[in-house]
Amino acid sequence: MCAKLNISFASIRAQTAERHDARAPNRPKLMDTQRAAIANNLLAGLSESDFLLLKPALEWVDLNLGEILHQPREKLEFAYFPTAGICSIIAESAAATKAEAGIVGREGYIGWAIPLHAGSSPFQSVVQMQGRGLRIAASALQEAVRKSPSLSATLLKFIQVVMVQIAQTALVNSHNTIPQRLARWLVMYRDRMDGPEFAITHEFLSNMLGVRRAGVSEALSKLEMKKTIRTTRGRIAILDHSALEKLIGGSYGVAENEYRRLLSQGT
Amino acid sequence: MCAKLNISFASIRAQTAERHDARAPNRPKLMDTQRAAIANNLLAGLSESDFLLLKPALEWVDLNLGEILHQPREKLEFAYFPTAGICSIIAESAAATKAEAGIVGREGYIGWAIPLHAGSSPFQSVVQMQGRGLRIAASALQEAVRKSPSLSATLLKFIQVVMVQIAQTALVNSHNTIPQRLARWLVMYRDRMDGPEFAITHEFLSNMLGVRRAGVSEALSKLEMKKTIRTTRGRIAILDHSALEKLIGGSYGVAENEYRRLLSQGT
DNA sequence: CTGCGAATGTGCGAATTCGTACACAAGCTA
DNA sequence: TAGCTTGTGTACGAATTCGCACATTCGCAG
Repeated sequence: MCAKLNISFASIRAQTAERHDARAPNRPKLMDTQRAAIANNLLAGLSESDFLLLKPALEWVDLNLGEILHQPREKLEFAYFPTAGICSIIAESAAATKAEAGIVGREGYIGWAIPLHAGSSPFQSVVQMQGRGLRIAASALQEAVRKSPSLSATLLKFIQVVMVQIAQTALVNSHNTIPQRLARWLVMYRDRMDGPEFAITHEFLSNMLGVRRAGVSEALSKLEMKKTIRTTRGRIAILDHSALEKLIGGSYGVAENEYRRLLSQGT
Repeated sequence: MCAKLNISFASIRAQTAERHDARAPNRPKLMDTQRAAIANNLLAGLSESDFLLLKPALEWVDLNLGEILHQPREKLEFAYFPTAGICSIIAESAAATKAEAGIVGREGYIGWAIPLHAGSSPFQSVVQMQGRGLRIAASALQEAVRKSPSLSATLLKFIQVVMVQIAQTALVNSHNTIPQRLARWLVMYRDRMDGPEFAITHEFLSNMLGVRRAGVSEALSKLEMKKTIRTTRGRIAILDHSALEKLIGGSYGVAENEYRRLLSQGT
C-alpha cells in the first residue's frame, strides 16, 4: 500500500519531469499555448477554458534560491505555480522561532490566501530549491476564480492537501525522532525533484526541522549507515526511497494519498 | 501586544457566552429566527440573506463527549457549528499514532472538506467538551455556498485560520517543552469555554499532546507551582491566563490574531 | 461504611536531544 | 600553493522525555 502510494506520486514526477526543457533563461511571456505542456500539475490538469482564463495573466519567473515569495502579514501580490524547484512554507512565532510547515513543488501552487479570501497570511514562503514557474497577480487570480467554479475547486482541493501535509508535520514533530523526521523531509523533497541528489547543507536542514545542526549530522550518518542515502559535502543523494519511507512509520503517504485522490487526473 | 490579542479574543467569548441560554434539551428545529442570537460566531456574523440560505437546513444537535463527528476518509455527512463545547481535529498516521492538530469551538465550524470540495478528509473530528450546536447536511451547505460568494468567503476565511492554528501546532511540537505545549493547550481550550474550569484527565491530555501520561502530571504540577492553574482530581482551573500565555513564548496569538483580522466583525 | 476502579504522584534507568565547543576537511580565492 | 571561509564530525555534561512500574488517593457504587 505504501509502495503503491509512492509509485503513483512518483509517476506524477515522471510524467512531467521530461517536459521541463525550458532552458532559455528569463522568457518574459508565456510561450507554451498547450497547457498540458506546462510542467505544473495543477495547471496541466485544468480544463482548456479554465486555463485560458489564467493564461493572459501568467508570466514566467525564475525562482532563485532563498528568494522570499511571500512575507508574513504582507499582502500577497502573486500566486506561484512552480514548474521546477521547491518552495517551503514557514511558520513562525512572535518569538521568531521558525519551522517548516509544508512544502510545494510543481504538484501545486503557493498563495493559498488568495482563494481563501485572506489577502495575506502569517506564513513565509521561501524558495528552497532553485527552479522556475509561472506567477499570476493576486487580483487576476481572484477574478478568474470568481468566474470559474471548477478552477476554484481545483485550487481549494490543493489547500486540503496542504492542510493534511501540515497536520502530518505536526504529528511527526511530536511523535518521531530526528532521523525519522529527517527521512520524511528527504523523501518529500525527493518527490518534488527531478533527480535523487540535491545540494543541501546540514545547517539548512537543522533550520527546517527546528533542531541542532549537530543533531542533523548524527541523524544523517545513521541514515547513511543503513545505506538509504549517501552524503558528500553539501549534497545528499537518496539511495533507497522505500527504505526511508518505512523508517518514517506511517506518517508518509497520507498527504500524498489525498493529493492523488483529489487532483491526479487520469490513471 | 499579546495582551491585546488575548483581550479581543476573550471578548468574543464574552459577547456570546451569555446568549447560550438554550437549556431546553433536544429542540428538534431551529427556533431562533435572529441569527445574531445564535451563539456561534460564524453564523452570527453572516448577513441576513446568507443566514436565510442556511436556515432551512440547520438543525440543533447535542455534542456529546467522545462523539465522533467525522471519521477519517469517510464521506462528510454534516458540517457542525458549535454553540457550546469543543471539537478537536485529530491527525493520524498509517501506524495509528494520533495527535490533536487543532480545535474548534463556537468561534468556527468543522467540516472544512465541504467548502474545499474534498468530500472527506484524513482527519478525525471528536467532541472533546460536551456542548451543542447546529449542523447542516453537506449537500445543503454545498448548495448554499454555490449560491452565495459571501457565505463561501466566510467559510474559507475560517479555513485560513485553522491552517494557521495547525501550523502553529507543528511549530510548538518541535520547539517547545511539555509544560509549554500544555500551557498552550489549556489557554486555547479556556478561550472556547464559558468558565475557567473544566473536567479533564491527565490521560486525556497525554493523548492530545502525544506524550506520556506521567509527563503531563509532571508538567501540570510545574504549572500549578507557578500558581497559573489549580488542579483537582479530574479537573483543572485556569488561574492566570496571561501568565500561561507568556510561558508559551510567542506561539500563542498568531492564529487568534488571524481570526480577529478576518472574521471578527465590528470592533 | 466498605470496596473497587479510575486518576494521580512518584521513582528509576535508558534513550534522546540540547547547548556548546573544537578540530578537521573541502573547496574557493588570491 | 597558501590562506580563508564554509561545511562536517565529534565530544561531553545537562536537560528533557521515555517506558515502565508501583503505591496512593479520590469518588462512586453497593
